[in-house]
Amino acid sequence: MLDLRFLRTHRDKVEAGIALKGTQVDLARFYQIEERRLSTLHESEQLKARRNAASEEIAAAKKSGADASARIDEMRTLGDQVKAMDADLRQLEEESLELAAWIPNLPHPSVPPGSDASQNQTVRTWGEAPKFDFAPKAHWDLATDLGLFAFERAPRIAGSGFLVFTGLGARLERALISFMLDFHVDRHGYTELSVPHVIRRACLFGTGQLPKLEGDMYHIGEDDRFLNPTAEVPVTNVYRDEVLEPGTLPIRNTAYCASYRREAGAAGRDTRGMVRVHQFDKVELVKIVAPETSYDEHEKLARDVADIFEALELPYRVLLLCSGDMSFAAAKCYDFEVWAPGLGTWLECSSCSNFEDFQARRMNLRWRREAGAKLEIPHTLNASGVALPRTFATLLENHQRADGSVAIPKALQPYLGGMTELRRKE
RNA sequence: GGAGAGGUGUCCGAGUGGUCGAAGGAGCACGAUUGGAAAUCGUGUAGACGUGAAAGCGUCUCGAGGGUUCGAAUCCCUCUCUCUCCGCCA
Repeated sequence: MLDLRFLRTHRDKVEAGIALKGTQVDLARFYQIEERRLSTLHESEQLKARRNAASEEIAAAKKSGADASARIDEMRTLGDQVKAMDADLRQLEEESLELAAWIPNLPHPSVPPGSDASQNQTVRTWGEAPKFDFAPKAHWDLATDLGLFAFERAPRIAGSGFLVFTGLGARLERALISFMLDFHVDRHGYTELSVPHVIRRACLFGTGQLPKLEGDMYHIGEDDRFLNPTAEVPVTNVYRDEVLEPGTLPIRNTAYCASYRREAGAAGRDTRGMVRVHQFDKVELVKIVAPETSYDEHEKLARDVADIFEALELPYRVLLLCSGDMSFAAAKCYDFEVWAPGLGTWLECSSCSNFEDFQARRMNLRWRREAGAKLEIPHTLNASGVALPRTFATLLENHQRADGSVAIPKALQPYLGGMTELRRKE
């Protein structure tokens, strides 16, 4: 959420930013409601000021035994007026907030304008696409040959779009999670958290998934909770409604968490393999930082993500998303795409965003810079560090060999008991 | 699922209708004291919104929302969250 006062006083900036993001928002109505809300607020406050003054007089009169009944009668009608006015005011406030909740974060000046993915900028590439003297296989064929999955059995449990890992496949998944967590904790200085997968509505509003993405999430109707759509939600919201004490920033947290997505409307797209699934593992990175440092921290965050791909020897490119391709809450975002030689395409394996104070304001997270200082709103950032199934897939596809075996990158070997390759057991 | 107890400021904690935005304490800041520190003493220390160049002024806020009342942290209703005990269960 943007600051209401900012919205009112910088209408031109807001309109320009929303246009850049390509979001449809009824701004005219918002401004109209705000105007009415403020004038009603003024009137109501004036009436209340009168009431408060009279109440004091009445209290004083009663104390000294004087008769205050005339004054009380007068206040009775004024009280009714106040009540009516406040009812109007509540309605206006509700409508104003409802509209404001749909106003997206505005793009940072360094973000290239654009309407869709075709206008994203490649800022950097790392590694070389491997050259094979054979036709590289897609990960689903490799996985099937190596016995890493039971593709055909998974739907029995949860329907299509879910994965069952088997044997070494399950172990590789676990190894990747441990490897990434250790890497971020030991080498990047993050603190590991383990968080709930079931999320309250307020938290999803806090990080900006609600109200927009309600239909994309699994909803537990009985309790009005949602299955975690991305670990960014629980890991960021652990601090909601808090005032962070001086000296606590920057906060850098990491967590493993499964992510659940209905991906409504996506049925039929990328149905093979593990590129698009309803449940996937992810290691998440979240930072909460002082506002003036957030763009430096954003670059460092991107570096932390890159280190994972490099350790796994996966060729990747970094995209600076254009204004129209960013999520609702983001002010600036890098996507990391890894080359998948079997599929012959790039796969998005991480997204690295700076939300500035947009999420923090929504979740009522504040910070005191130093003792006695005014409260400020810190900035929040997050990145996947990284998403597993696609990384798993590109790992297989990049490190495959002619005989169908897959080399395990050195960094991962300790997590697989020293194993250097995946090979089908005879 | 059943029964009960609670949600007050950065934190702890008092407060059952009228100068209560809220006692007291902790913490923190500043000052005194000290060679320096600890201890001690003194002073100060909420947030949101509105208005204003600013000082200030106004309104609101004691989990949330309604109600009663001239007036609610205090009374009533609903919701929500936390805790304890019992039941069930990994």
